Amino acid sequence: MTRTLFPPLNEQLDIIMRGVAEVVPQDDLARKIERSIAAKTPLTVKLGCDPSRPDLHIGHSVVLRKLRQFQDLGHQAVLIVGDFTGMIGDPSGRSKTRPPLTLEETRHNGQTYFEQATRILSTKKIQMLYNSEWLAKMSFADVIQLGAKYTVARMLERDDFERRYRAGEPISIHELLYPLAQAMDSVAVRADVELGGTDQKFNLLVGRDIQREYGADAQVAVTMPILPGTDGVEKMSKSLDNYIGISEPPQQIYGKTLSIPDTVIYQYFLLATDASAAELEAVKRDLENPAHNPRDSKRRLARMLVAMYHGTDAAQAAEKEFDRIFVRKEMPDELPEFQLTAEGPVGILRILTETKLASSNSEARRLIDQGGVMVDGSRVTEPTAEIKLGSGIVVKVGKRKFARVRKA
RNA sequence: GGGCAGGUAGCGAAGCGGUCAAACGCAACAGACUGUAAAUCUGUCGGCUCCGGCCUUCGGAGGUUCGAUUCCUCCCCUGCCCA
Repeated sequence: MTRTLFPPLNEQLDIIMRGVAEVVPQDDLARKIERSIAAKTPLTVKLGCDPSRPDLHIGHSVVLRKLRQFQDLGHQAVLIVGDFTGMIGDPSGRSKTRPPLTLEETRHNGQTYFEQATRILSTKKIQMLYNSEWLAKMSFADVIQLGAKYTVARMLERDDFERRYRAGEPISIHELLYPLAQAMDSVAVRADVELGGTDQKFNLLVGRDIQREYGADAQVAVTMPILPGTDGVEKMSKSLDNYIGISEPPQQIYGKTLSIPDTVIYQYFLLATDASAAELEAVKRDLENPAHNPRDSKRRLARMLVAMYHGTDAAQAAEKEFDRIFVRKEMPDELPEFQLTAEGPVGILRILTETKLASSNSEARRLIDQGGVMVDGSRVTEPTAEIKLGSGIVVKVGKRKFARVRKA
């Protein structure tokens, strides 16, 4: 069902403001919404996405979910794939100068991004654009003109630039151009609102200035808090390996969620789930109650997250599976299978390396020394052990890595 | 263009002629414990190994030395200061 009427201002604001870090400037948002209601015209809500890392995680979901809320209120979502900026290279990663992506790769990643993002976003009221469409067309003269509209001092106000500058870390010229390029995206799509994490605040504000320079109405910057990763400290990111991917299997999502520290449980509920205001209150109360076991809140959170991306059945199954493996220490339901060609018994080292349960013979030896290797439930103590495959064996490394091995 | 300081394992950071596969911290992995894949504690953490050792590494290429991560030369990269 499509809405023909936009909900009233207060109702919209209630939804939009939930969980946000900051809206700059707030009055403008109200004004724009009022205007949109009066003119029966949706707001254009822009979100930029980085095509170099096509795997979305719960951290990305925070801002995507906010965009979804705008969609549900009848507004127009515009996803901008930074294919052009991606071709130049990554601005923040300097030590590991990432090889610039080809146009083809960015297109491909953009497509992957879209597929994943639409697990959260509605496929209606959405538009996806590649910023090469307008950025690639800019001449050097255009770029100089654009550059003239902003000053180095203002650019260096950005936290991370300032920090890096002070720390004596290199900052390339093109990195200074990034916020401007992103701002041009806002000009190009006539964004009314741009969404981003709080780390994007500066970029979003530059967008306002540049839009005005080009005679457009300045966008409202809506920033969302950064979701901490499963370590509870750093921001969630793939490179820190503290992420929960939205395309990960239910078991992974469930287990990883249970590993977050108690201190961030509430934030996860607030930012990554659809918990209602009342539910949020309840969660908060529980967590403050010393008689309440935080684990219960966390299990609920884990179920909710799995359910969001895989459905409630999967959530139940994941919980059951988790209890089986980690609480009762039994075997998982399904495990990866490997086939080895072999006559007679096979050395345990070969089994471990071929199943990728260990990355080298040395590591395999180490694991055995440390008592971390089980075959069919009994501990392997000798690296020279020969295992009879028979009709198939189950190898377990550590607490949670399993493989079934059969004779090919 | 000149001066200075740097480039060490996944990251950060010691070492500055042999005792260095390289201190320490983080991350990671294993074990114990636990409400959890949390916290804590213990151990491991380049590759190969007949567990005695062997092999390949300290920006790159050469050189000096019995011997270099440590000294020299050239080159590449980064930061700061001066112009």
